[in-house]
Amino acid sequence: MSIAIHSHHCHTLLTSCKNLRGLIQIHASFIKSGVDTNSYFTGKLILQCAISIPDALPYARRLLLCFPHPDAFMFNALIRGYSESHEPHNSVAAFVEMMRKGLVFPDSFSFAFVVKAAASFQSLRTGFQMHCQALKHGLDSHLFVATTLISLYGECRCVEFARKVFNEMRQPNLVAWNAVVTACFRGNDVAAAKEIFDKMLVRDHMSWNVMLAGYTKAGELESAKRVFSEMPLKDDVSWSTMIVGFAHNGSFNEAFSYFKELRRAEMRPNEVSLTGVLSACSQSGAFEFGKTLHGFLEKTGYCWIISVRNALIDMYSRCGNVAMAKLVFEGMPEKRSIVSWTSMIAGLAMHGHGEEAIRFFNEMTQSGVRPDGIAFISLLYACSHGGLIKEGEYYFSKMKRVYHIEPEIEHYGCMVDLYGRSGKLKKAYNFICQMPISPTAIVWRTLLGACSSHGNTELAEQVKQRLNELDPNNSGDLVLLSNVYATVGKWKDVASIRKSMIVHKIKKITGWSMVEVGKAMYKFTAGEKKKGINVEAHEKLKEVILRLKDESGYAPEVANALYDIEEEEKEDQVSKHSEKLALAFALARLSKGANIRIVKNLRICRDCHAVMKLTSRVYGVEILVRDRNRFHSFKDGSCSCRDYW
DNA sequence: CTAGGGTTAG
Repeated sequence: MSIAIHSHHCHTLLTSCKNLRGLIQIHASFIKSGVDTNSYFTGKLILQCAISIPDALPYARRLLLCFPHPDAFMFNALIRGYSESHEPHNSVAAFVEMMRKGLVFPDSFSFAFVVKAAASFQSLRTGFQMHCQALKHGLDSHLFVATTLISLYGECRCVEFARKVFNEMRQPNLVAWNAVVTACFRGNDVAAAKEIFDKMLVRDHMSWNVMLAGYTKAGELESAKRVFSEMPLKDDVSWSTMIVGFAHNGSFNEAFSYFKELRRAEMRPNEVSLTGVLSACSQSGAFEFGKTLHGFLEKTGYCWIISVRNALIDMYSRCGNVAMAKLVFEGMPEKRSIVSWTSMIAGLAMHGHGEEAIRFFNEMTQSGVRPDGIAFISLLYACSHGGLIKEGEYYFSKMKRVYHIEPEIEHYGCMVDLYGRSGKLKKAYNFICQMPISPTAIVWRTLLGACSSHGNTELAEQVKQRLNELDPNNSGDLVLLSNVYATVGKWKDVASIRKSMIVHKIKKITGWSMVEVGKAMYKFTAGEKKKGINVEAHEKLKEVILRLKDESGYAPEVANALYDIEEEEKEDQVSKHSEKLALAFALARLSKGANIRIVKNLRICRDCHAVMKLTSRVYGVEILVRDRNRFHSFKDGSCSCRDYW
């Protein structure tokens, strides 16, 4: 009787407790009333500590160790807690400790949790060991254990083992079927996934959604579309999977149409589809559609969801309107997460507002939000794009010293960019040589880019040698090296690169640019066949170039042309760059005085940059170009990047 | 008294 009363009391006490302090008080009351020796109550206490209270895992562990004969429930609570924490390897340690005691045997729960931990850090070795132990205890075919083993093998890209475990199950349920299909997709075995799916006799929503997610992740969008049209019932997950899937694959217009269709069907979009469609706007620079969405989000109240608001901040800054991004950010006074701050810092960085980005960073730390690795990447990126070398060095050292965040390769990459961009090429080179982790191709490529903008052929050749060891046939690197030679007029070297690219069948990445006219996005590709909007763009471009030559003495800069060809031909090649076509098209179609927004997949070239500057003055328009790295805002003949990019 | 499969912003 007294236990029953206590049990109810204990339950309400524990579920209402949200922090460690409260939990310690409950523990104290347990000791006072003498139930601290009761394994049921202590088990509950450990579970609460391990999974519901942040940073209370060490306390949970001590509770268990202090208990005379901890039972399986207690160990399971600890194993589960660690498996969901940022230190899942401790889950395995707790499991081993349980086995070592020899008095408690692991049960199906223990295996399910520990296998999940192994899956989270993708350790096939640990997975195998746990699988063997499960086999020893006769639990390897247990419904839940086997299902987690299937996901583990999926995470580790071991489709064969996943299928083996599945085939040995006596009565796999729907969840197990879905898990094995997912495992096939994870291991890139799309054919096997389809084969198993076709064999399924019973399929609910989830199975179809598994197929949608699998196909979109594999980039098989046509198959995803087919499944989507065939599935008997589409829930909100189905819709969001399509929107997110298409957005990730660069099919922004299709992502938009799925969203529009969802709204036409009068369904309620969820958080995921909203962030997905906003991400499609961000990536493609669809500012007008983004604004329309913002209106809808305000009207419906969706913009009070933090993730949606963060995506909105990102949308505005990537669409070139950092002022709107700030407004959205400032409208969420209390609940700003690390993501909100980082989006804002990254947005300011992209626009070259280095000092302001630093101010935001400091404000963030003062408000009690702890920066993480990604926040530092944005901050360092802001320093390098703003030419703030001293500041960059200061925060880079602070990262380790104050916040105990070990710099990763991306951080080192930012520092190389910081030195290289400002012309301190030797310093950048020495920095790479002294890095405690080995540099990746991306790091060397950053330096190669800096050599290219500062015309240092000698170092560029040295760097290319390093790149040859890591990623020999990268087209971008060859183009960069060729640009260095072209800058100093070494046309023979340019020609030899051209030859080797032909011999090795290495193709340049085709540059494309998108421009928004009305509410539609138009895409232009360099060297495309002249038809449709392309004809219009080319004709307008001829006129624009003539006017620029006439009124502002524009002379094409051909250094970035790849080949050793006649001057006239080089000029012709540069004049076909996609951003120029997009610009001309916008000048032809947009009403006078409207801002022009262009998004490009590669870095903008020198000549295009010059043309944009002159056009902004001669035509009296504002032009915004987002290239691979940052924003360029052209106004009255100059650019916000101060020619520093 | 505790589980397993699909979509989530920097």
